[in-house]
Order: sequence, then structure tokens, then C-alpha cells
Amino acid sequence: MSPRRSDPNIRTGLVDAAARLLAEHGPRALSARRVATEASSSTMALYTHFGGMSGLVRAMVREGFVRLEQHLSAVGATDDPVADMALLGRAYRRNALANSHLYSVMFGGSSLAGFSLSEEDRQAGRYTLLHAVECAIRCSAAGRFSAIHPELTASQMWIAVHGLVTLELGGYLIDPLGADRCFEAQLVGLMIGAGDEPEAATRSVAASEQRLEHMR
Amino acid sequence: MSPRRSDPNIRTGLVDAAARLLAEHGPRALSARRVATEASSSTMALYTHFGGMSGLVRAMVREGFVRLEQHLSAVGATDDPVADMALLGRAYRRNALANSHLYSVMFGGSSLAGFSLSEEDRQAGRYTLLHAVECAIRCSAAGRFSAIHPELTASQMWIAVHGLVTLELGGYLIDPLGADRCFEAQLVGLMIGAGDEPEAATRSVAASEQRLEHMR
DNA sequence: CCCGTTCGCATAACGATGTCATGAATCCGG
DNA sequence: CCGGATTCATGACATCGTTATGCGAACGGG
Repeated sequence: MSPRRSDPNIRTGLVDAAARLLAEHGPRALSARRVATEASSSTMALYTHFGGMSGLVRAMVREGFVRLEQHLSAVGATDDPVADMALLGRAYRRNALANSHLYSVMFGGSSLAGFSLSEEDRQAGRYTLLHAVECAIRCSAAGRFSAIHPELTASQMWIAVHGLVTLELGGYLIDPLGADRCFEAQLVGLMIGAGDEPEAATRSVAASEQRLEHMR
Repeated sequence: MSPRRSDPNIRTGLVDAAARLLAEHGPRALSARRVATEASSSTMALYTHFGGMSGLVRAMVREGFVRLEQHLSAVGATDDPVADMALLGRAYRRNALANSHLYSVMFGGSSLAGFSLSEEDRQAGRYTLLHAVECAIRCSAAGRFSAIHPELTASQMWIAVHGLVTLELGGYLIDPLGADRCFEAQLVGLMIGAGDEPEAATRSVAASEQRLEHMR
């Protein structure tokens, strides 16, 4: 009833080849034939495993969320929750820059040919917010953030960092006010906007920068 | 030296048809043949006027920036510059929601098939910041914002509102913390982060909401 | 142990796509 | 009124996503 023979690495080989093509040659190189050739298989394997090109893109999006989750999970909890929150933002941005094309597909609307995210995909994206929510709760418990609605605070963090990353990837943030400078200012501004004291926020953000260097 | 016969409305007819197809049938319907048919012409007209599909998309992006500029220009200067700034944010978001597909192309990275923005296009996008910069200067002059670097302040506004609009268009902001609620909270938070007093910021943001209803 | 069944995937085809070569039709400067 | 220049319609590529067809390999019952 279930004779399957060569499953193990064709699936991952296809999505890996697709991710590599996307990263190295841009969205234009994402063709079914080229992906199949790169993975040493045929286009039909792509259809038996993913049901079409959009299914493969969806698999890539899920892979992108897995990588984002890994980056965020690498941020531990210390006794300075505001620094933890800033580090979450840095990890988010680092992941987006390291997987920029993937990130564009994950959040870049449905521009890519004939593909639109499912509600399940979006929910996977929203799950990444849980790290920030938990951290916001810790910030409130430590008396750093105003205690009202940590989920709203976490959403503000997400929205702001996402907006910066998107404009950065689009090439809109240039020299006098480059992405780095805007990002640092934004982190401090977010913490202050969430209720933290200006000096404490500045210190915590600076401390998070130190910790980022030591990560991974 | 310049024998042109039927220029007047073929160009605009093509870009209008493209914009209509994009808005009504999604990015998938943006085919050279279909645009040409819709505009009652041939695909070659598209090449003589725009040099290819990417040129037409670029023209659409410019049209998108023109519409954004119109929305922002409709925001006048009153004696409450913070309310003006909030209204700029509202106008930005209103334009993005009214021209969502166009906005996705303008800022959605290079996802759309074989198209990437030129530096000129990006500069056109950055010009829209000037409204916010001028308004930030007025906010500082009125003693509402801290006077240091209004351009950085304006960038923060842009980044945050852009991030919210992007996630909203992507369908990521849903019910308990929907886009409307996040947006209102974000406007207040931005003004406070820029140096305004909490109560004054709340009042100005609320006043800007009133003014939006009366616009256009 | 062996064979029928069942699935995986390679081949090849189809419609549609972006792009360009060709050529007819048209306008402008002289 | 004419000749060079320019617009655009036609048709031909190469390539795209997708699918029908068919072969070969892996399981399960005897």
C-alpha cells in the first residue's frame, strides 16, 4: 500500500537548491527546470513532493521561519531583560540580512510569481513574536517597561525592526542616515517608548551590542 | 529627426492598463501580451516606450510615488505640528492601502519577476521623506520634539509606519492586535520617543484622526 | 521466493510568457 | 513632394509552469 523508495534527500535537495539559486542568482533564477537540474532530478519530482512551484516556495518560506526561529532562540535570558529585547531585535535583523532573499519572500507580499502565503504560514510568522512577548513580560516584571499589554509592546518592536530591515534590504537607507545608525537610534527609542528610562535604555542597548558579537 | 505619430495616450494607456490589471487581478496578470491587449495595442509598443516589461514596472513605480506624494502634499501645516506629523503617517498609510499592489512593488524588494529598482527610483522614494523632515523641524521649533537631528526623527517615522503597512498588507496583523490598534499606539509612541509629552502626544494624535476624516 | 500492485520520477509535450527580427505604415525636415 | 526616421503589428524564437504518458523500482501477499 505504501511503496516509497527514494524519499530521504530529494525533498531537502530541491528546497536547498531553490534556496541557493534564490540567494546566488536572484528571484529570476527560480525556475522549476533549473531547480530540478541543480538538484540532479526532474521537474516531476518537484510536483510529486510540492505540488508545483508555489508549494516549493512555501517550503522555502517555512525554512526561512525555521532559520529566524533559530536566530531568536539563540538569545538567552539574562538579568537585563531590556538588553535581551534589544538583542532579539539584533538577531532578527542579522537573520534577515543573512537570508535576505528568503526574507523578501516571507514578508514581501505576494509579488513573487503566482504565490501567496497561506494563513498557516502567517501564523508561523506570528509565532516568532512569542520571544518578544515573553521578553516584554520580563521587562515589565523588572520594572523597566510599563506593565500594560506586553503583546502590544512586542508588536511595536516587531513592526519597527521589520520596517527597518525591509527598507534596508530595499536599499532606501543610505549614508548620512544609514541602516546601522537608524537601527541603533530605533532600539533606544523603542525602549524609551515602552517605558524605560533613557539612560538605562541606552546602557542596555549598548550592552546588547557587545553580546551580539559573542553570538554564534 | 523626431517623427512621432501617435504618442499622446499610448504611454499612459499602457501604464494605466498595467496598474488596473495589477490592482484587479494581482501580479500574476501582469503579462506583456495582456497589458498590450488591454490597452488595444501590441507588445512592441511596450518595447518602444518602456524598453521591456521591467521598464513598464518602473513607470508604474514612479506613478506610485506620484500618488504617495499627492497624499502627503494634501496634509497642510497647522499650529499643531505634531498632529501634522501624525496626519502625515495616516496619509502614508491611507495611500498604501488604497494602492496596495503598487506599494508592494515599490517597496517589496525585487520579488516581482526580473525587476529591480534603480537608484533614481529609490531617490524618488527618499524624497517623500522631505515632508516628514520639514514637519519634524516644525515640531522641534514648537518645542514639542527634542531639537537634535530632525532627519533622523523623520526616518524613524517612515520606518515605523512602513513596517506597519508592510505587515498589514501581508496579513500579519490580526484581531486582538489588529493594524488599526497597532497604528494608533505606534503614532503615540513615536511622538513620545521623539520627545513630546505623553498627554500632548495623545491629544495631537487624536486631533489628527479627526482631520483625516475631512481630507479629500 | 516471486509476482502483481503501486508509487517515484524521467521524458516529452502543450499553452503562455518575455523578447526581438522583420516589415509595413506613418510622420517630419528639406 | 520626397527620403530618412520612427512607431508599431506580425510572427518567430527560447524558456517558463504544468501535465499526460510510461518505465522501473520497491513493497506485500501467496
